[in-house]
Amino acid sequence: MPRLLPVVDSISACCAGALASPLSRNDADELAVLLKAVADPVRLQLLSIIRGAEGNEACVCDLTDVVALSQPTVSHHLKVLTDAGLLTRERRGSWAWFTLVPARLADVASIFD
Amino acid sequence: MPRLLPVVDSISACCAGALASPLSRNDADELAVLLKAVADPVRLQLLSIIRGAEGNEACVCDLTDVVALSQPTVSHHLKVLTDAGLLTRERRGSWAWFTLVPARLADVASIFD
DNA sequence: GAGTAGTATCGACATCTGTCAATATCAGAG
DNA sequence: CTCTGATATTGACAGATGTCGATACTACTC
Repeated sequence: MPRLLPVVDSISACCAGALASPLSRNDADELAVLLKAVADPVRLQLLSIIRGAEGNEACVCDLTDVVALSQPTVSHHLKVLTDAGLLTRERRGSWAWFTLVPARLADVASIFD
Repeated sequence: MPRLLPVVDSISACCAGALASPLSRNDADELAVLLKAVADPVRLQLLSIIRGAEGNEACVCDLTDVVALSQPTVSHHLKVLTDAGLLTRERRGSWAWFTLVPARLADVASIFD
């Protein structure tokens, strides 16, 4: 089976001043994917917690308690944020640590500048 | 029946640097309402079109054609954006004109700064 | 007044989304 | 290898959301 090439930066052909000129439906769809990732109260809480933590990182075990939701639900939200490029995931022993990607957060802000 | 007082600015006890410290669920809910308003491809298109138009305003009749959706659907999206404070509505004769509220758009960006 | 054009609301429907319990996967300890 | 704790995935379900057709409302014209 062929390996897939890394396409990490394909996420970011976007964002800055996106609203300055009329958007095509396709471009709007892409932007909406990123915005939907942050347009959820639980995910906003998770982002704010991670941002306020040491090294902009936190593990699932800490997060579950704070938002008072089941572990699978928290895991789901973290996956959405990671898929959107807002977090990166790293395993350290049994724990999964999630780190903020500040540049990606800045991408969101730049849409509306 | 008593008149209601204008409460236009009650919308904006929010936003700037909201993610800097851990959000309560209530605060996160409020932010999510605003973000959900912009996290839709059609509404992003509408915002971009209005922003690119003369005087930051457009009427429904113009918008319906561009996004290729039914008039009730466009009207619905405009209502969502207006309820979120991103647009203001004004009737001129039979037409309804919607004007961008740049400060409210800046509010969205400021969440992620 | 009646007619007409633009817009808003309503009701219905299919799809998407957040949530959980159950289960599977992963990694370290013994 | 087995056990145990942490995380991810699956399946199911209720509620939210986007869309449309039908209809109601609004304002101008005649």
